[in-house]
Amino acid sequence: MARLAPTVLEVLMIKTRIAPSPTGDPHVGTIYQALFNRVFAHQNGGKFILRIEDTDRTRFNPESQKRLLEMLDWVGLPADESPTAGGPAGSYIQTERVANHQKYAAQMLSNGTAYRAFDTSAELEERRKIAEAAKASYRGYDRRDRNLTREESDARAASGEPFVIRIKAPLEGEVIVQDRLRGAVVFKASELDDKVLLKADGMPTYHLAAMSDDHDMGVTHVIRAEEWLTSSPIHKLIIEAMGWNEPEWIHTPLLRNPDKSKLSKRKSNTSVESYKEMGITPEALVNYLGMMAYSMPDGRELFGFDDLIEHFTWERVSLGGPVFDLGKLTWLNGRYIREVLSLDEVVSRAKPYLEKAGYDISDTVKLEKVIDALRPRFDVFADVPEKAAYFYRDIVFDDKARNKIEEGRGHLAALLPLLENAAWTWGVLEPIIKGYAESTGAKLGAVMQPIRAALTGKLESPGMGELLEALGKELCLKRIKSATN
RNA sequence: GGUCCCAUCGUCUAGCGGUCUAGGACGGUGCCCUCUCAAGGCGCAGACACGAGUUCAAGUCUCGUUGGGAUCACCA
Repeated sequence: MARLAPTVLEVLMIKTRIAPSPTGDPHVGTIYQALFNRVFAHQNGGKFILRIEDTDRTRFNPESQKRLLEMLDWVGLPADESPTAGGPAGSYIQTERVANHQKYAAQMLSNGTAYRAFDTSAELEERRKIAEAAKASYRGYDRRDRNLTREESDARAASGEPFVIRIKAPLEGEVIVQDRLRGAVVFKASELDDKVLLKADGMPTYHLAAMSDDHDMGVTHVIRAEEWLTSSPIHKLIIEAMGWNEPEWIHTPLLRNPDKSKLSKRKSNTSVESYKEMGITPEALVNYLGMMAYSMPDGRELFGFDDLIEHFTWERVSLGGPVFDLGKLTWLNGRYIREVLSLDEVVSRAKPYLEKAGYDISDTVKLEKVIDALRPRFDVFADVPEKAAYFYRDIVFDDKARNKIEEGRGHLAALLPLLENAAWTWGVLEPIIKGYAESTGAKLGAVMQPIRAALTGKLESPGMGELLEALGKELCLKRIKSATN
């Protein structure tokens, strides 16, 4: 286990952390927090650490940690210290630190800032219900064991009676938490209750575990979601009870569902993996998250982690909880595809989706032409196979295309011999097609659209030049010919 | 319900007392470009929640109201 007292250097060094619990699918909210924490630590020459909070054994999911770490790597926000990266602060898995938590709980017990409570969960549940039935708002634990004598408490514990350890929160006065974003947040002591620090199974609760681990690991700035704000006074009390240095508190606004409630799996897509699967690029995801509650000083919307390192300040964080809008994320992703990523990058990121669809993309020259033609026409990579279908699969004609071929069959038949001897570049094909239209007095569209329909089975596609060249002479002639029958 | 947080277009936001008849972006809508569809360009519609103060002057400061959110577990 790590030394308990941080060195001078560590105290001076800014350390931030995220402390996710490995319970389910990697959540965008975790990535959002990682972004704040990593940006702030790194722009100050500090460290960003990740600690797995797995003290809830009932919800523990063994795959979860690995997947979370993978997603942080994927978005380019890996922790400097973590279970896999290691680091000087001891284990980065909370359950491996319970000896410390228990030791601290014992210290609080002996210095009088905590006490044993022998109520069972069932008893507490019942009292809670009674309070609700009486229409009295539940005021938290009734503190009935707070004044047990030391002797009685020790005796009952020694006799094997199960107990939890609770903090002795002050009965009067107030606890003031200085939040970097909101200033002084005042909590009346009378509103606080004696939260459990150590559960009956010997495991710490979040309150104790997070605060003591933060202390032991030298965390200087607790940057976490706003949902923690109301429990921050308890955290401050724990820190005071142990005589530790108080970190700076920064409670960031919560990502929201469209109905403004806290972003949830039920109402929104919170799975980072699913965004990856649908073909959102990690750069766009980070960029999008970066514009949630934050804006660049010059108003630009396209920016990355390095830009944040350069410009991020808490002063520019707005406090209203931003609604996570898939539409805007998708649009932003589209901008990365057509403005930020090189064609090579777009091609290589599109490949897996095409392969998965079973397309033969061994012709890399063709692939590049296809992707280039499609580039302004898709926002997420998962859409590529469908958009590229007629380049790699037999045509599926829709009704409108069928009709258009019917209308233009004469043109197609007349054009075919002109095309058969042509060199297959738009430079030579364009004059042929346009010349044909001109000489017959046909509107260009009346000629083009039947060709398009014959080539793609649709009435919408990339430009004729891109289409002809990407498809290649052989395929084009074959399709036009078959359309004339 | 108690406590705490928050409050500019539907959404993301700019705005840190006068430059705001409130700017940008997504989405919507119209036009242009054009072989279609996109992309792109140019327009349009669309917001300071309300009420008191403070001030010569308030979207910007204060208070209240209203509204939204979070939290009240031996979960994190």
